[in-house]
Amino acid sequence: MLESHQYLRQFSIKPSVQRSAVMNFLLNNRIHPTIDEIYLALSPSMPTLSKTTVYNTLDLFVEKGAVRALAIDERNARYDVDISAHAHFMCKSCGKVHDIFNVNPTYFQLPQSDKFTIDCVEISYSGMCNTCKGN
Amino acid sequence: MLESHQYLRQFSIKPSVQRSAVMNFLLNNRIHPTIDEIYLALSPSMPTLSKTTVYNTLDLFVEKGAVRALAIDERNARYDVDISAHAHFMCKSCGKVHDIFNVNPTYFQLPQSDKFTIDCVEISYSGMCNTCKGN
DNA sequence: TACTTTTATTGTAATAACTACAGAATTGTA
DNA sequence: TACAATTCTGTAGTTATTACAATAAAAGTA
Repeated sequence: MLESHQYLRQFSIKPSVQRSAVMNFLLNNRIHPTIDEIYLALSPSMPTLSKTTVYNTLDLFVEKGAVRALAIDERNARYDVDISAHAHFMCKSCGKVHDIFNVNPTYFQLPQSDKFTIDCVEISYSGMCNTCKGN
Repeated sequence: MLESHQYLRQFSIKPSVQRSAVMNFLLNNRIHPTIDEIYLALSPSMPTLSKTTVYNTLDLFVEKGAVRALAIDERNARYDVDISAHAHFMCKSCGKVHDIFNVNPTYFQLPQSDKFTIDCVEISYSGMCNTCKGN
């Protein structure tokens, strides 16, 4: 828990019990969880936790740059505490999202444009994972 | 309208009045529209059109490979009739989605993996458009 | 410490995108 | 024409997300 406190402070986020718990979960569960998954995971040990707080907290984390919101899953937002340049893969069958690290780093360079100010890239792959394919 | 008939047949989609109207709209309005935008655009000239039909039609188009569903917009699904390899940009302020064609084609190559069967890429950029920036 | 101000959390109620499904309409075929 | 298959429609859910007011906690000040 102390770790997450310090981590939050690095991004100028005032650590509260709830924020630390959420950050701690993100740091120790690199599964690109949804709001619901975070809430369901923390709820047993924090019975008073509100789902609205989880929403607020993740919005704050994203705003402060501590966490990335992923658009790969059309159903619901997913959050990644790893803000380094890497891609993601989502299995169209089970919906799980995995990191893809063996992507050329140049792919994450932002293209030049005279119409837009581009400040963000997201590279998303999809298909089937071996578990769902049955081998 | 005849154009969209033939276009649909290329993807083995039986053309109906509704399907042709939707495809015609997509072919002539390259704005990556949402379901709602498509429905609102066609509704005046097709008063009996149901939004459910628009949902069903787009699902079918995607399934048959005639159209790509974009995940770039977390709020709602957007559809692109241009299935060639290209990226997208979404303005975080106005939410409009634009094509980005000057991206190295090699970026769209699918990475190898022994854990997943990858068959799809999506490269999404975001930031601010000049209109929203005020120049 | 006591009191005030600010900030964070909670819970409820509303919104909006999407899905399920059954009945109506249309199309295809004999 | 008669029947079967497909497509379309409308309603009634479900689910993710947001808005917002009330409560609680924390921080600031005397």
